[in-house]
Amino acid sequence: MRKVLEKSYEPSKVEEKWYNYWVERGLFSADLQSKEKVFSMVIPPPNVTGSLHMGHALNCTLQDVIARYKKMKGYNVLWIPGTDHAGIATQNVVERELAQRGIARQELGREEFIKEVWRWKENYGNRIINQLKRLGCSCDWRYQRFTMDEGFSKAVKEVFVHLYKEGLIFQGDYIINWCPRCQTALADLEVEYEPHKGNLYYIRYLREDKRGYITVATTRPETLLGDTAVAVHPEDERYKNLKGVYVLVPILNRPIPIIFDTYVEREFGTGALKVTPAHDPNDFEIGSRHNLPAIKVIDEKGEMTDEAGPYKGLDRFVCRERIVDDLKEEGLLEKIEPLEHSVGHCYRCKTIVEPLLSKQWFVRTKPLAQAAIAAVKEKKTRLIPSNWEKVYFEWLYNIRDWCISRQIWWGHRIPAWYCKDCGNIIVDKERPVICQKCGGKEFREETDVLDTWFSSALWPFGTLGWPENTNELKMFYPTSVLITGFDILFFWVARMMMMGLHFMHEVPFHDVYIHALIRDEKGQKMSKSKGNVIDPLVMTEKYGTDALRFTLVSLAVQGRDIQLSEKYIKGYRHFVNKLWNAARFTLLNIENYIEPMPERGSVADRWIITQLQDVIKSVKNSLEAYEFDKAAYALYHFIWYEFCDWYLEWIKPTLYQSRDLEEKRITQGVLLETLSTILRLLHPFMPFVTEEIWHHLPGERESILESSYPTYRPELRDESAKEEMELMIGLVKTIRNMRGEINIPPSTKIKIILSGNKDLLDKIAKHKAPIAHLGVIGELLLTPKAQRPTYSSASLWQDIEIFMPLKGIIDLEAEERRLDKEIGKIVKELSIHQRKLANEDFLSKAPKAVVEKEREKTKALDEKLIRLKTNLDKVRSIIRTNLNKKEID
RNA sequence: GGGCGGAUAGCUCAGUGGGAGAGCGUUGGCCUUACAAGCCAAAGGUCACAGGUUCGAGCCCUGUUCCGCCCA
Repeated sequence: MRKVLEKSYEPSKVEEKWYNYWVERGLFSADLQSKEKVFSMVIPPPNVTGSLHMGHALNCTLQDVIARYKKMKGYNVLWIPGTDHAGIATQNVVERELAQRGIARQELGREEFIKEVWRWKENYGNRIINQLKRLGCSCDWRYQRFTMDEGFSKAVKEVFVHLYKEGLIFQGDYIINWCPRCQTALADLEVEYEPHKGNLYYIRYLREDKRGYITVATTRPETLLGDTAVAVHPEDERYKNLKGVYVLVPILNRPIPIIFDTYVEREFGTGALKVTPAHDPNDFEIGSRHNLPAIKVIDEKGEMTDEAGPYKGLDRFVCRERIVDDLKEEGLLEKIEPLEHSVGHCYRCKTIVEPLLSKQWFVRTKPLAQAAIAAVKEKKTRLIPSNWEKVYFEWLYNIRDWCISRQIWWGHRIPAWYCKDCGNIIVDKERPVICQKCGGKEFREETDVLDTWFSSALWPFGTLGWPENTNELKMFYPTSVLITGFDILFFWVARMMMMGLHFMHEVPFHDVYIHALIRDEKGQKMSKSKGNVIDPLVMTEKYGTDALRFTLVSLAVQGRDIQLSEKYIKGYRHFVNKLWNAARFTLLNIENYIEPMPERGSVADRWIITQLQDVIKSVKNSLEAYEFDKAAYALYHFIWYEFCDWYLEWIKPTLYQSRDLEEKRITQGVLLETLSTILRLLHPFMPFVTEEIWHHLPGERESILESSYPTYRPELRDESAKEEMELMIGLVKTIRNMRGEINIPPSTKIKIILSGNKDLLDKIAKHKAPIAHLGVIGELLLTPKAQRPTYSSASLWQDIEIFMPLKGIIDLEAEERRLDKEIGKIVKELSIHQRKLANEDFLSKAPKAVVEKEREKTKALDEKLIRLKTNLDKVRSIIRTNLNKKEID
């Protein structure tokens, strides 16, 4: 005898057990020998410093849903997990830790520091991986990778050298974004622009020929020290006569030319722009067009250089104040206007970035981008939802060279060496032996490391063993789908496309499903500083992993951000418990395994099997379109409202009272089959509770993950059973509604007389027991022609009149109000339809079927109205009679 | 400045031209032998605004307002 389930489900008791069970049985393992269809996926590697937040939880839940679904569908699934070394972030974390011990990174030196980082990684780097396990992720842990592991380093070197030899990587002096705090260059993407309340300073530049001045407007007066021109628009009438004129840089009195360039916006400020090629990307462009020198006045620490003359050594913002004071003194400051403008900040530490001229390594992205665009245009990769394609194209069309060198220690060191004798640069996987140019034998290794995203861009093939031509690569590349958030569409997805296409000559993934970001219930981003973070692990402990997962999936609507609140998770815990109890009920009513024979089942049996087919189909369609929310909703609705509320209640009389053992047995079989199918359908969404229940079902059971996902079987549908059941449900609802409206407590058994259409009454007769059970009816009479009992409530359903005799307890005035209300509703509805039918244009132009439908509707409503009015009249006359009696009394 | 998305019940959201929906919340009634983490019933909406197309618009078109995001 099996053990009866506890009254409620307790996730904490079983989750760990089942996770270990899956791992031990190797259920997450891909099979290199398998001949089955292949499904592969790489996890967007979380930062090794990270801990699981709701974004990860959503992302990984969606992946796990798909992975488990595909496994159950029989695919050979490989889901590769791993972490990202997160250069700047990790370096910051370890530096902070060292600082607590009073050690600066510089004191340790590069090699020792890197050893420290590795130690840190060994100790804490698996935290997020373990948290993914708590979520139930079915990753193949044998393939777990790290973007700094040996294989990856090899891949990174290979790619770098290859691209360099192709001329797609180069070193050059360009203006880049510099973070003075992190002490490194940043890619354009790593700069966040935020509105900043600053000033627009109007500064006079005196003409060298002493014939007046020109006023320029700037938000950064300190950069004037590095000005090498003043630019005006060539068609600007105000400045047409300034050709060949020189002006003097204020304070330094260095002469600079006035130049003409269409970049200048005539409407902004005075229409005259100071040009500082070394400290502004646009000025840099202008400078190269006009062959202007670039004078660097701010250094890597954010302090003024020798070129800044009297301001040398000052912090850039202190210098700004000093210059403004000095300009005032010299009478060169015309005015100051407040101006809100956007200012770039380091995305890691929020320090204001300094654009500056610097020697860095770049990837020439234009040629790579073309292939990435074409692949999506040709639908070799689909972005879902497809509106992201436009964003993707837009970015790739306007892509700029990617600055990939970083002046930090933690990361892939750029494989380049400089000959100490002639300065020749040698890019190679290994340290060179001899300089090809001068024969020199001593080399200085490049100290810069690569942008972390450079290695992440190789993730889909690097994880599969590239550059070796591994079996994994042959079998699993291109991957089937990438599931990720839109925030890293450019950082990561576009770059993986470029690298994948270039090195594998094939797209890295067929589908990219882009999901929303999670916000709090007020629509704000979750952040520790705001204190509005909902910790997925806390939720898991409180409500169970399945409840959290189902919540996230249910909210994962395409194209909209997710507003999460703890109350939703709580709500879905109720759903988990509902399922648990449905299983409990089933097991209480079944002794052992029964072969399902749905075709021999009752109307209700065939109905639930029909509905089940529809759910199977709808879940399949939704999942294959990545409409996770729709799949979850279909399951929720079916389980709660159809299976629990109607089917389980409907069959209770059969299970409890039926003397027909065969009938009972068939129903038990359908019940068990339906539950078992539900569990399998739900497993990808709620892996733990489904596995737990699965093992309580009668019969020998392996893991539910080893069972097959239910498939749609149209031959099991029974349309007539569906129609009949829907009719019966409608009848029960009408009766319940009558009870409710006149406040009859659920415990009071009532008498119901049904009168009217013979065929319909015959059908109803078959369902007397369940109808009586669900309507709490003590006596159910079916008769073609019944008289309305005087003290009764009456209603109409289809063409059946429902009488509810209530001698003594009926409140006639309540009944009058009820009828009045219902009539009101019908009158209102009727008028809408009548108006349509009165419209000749509608009759002539609308499709026939629509017009016919309107006619039928109107007719039915009209009849119902007459019957209800008759009933109301009767009630009123009784009330009047009673009143008269009272008056007589 | 350019682009994208959104505005539908108290909240969160479905709804691709023909009867305004769901979940949660609210209200009322129930401890009915699976489940009070439950059951039954009810109330609640000028579909942001203004035009247009159409026999018919939440849905299509134009404009406006507000909100969010991305890029510059």
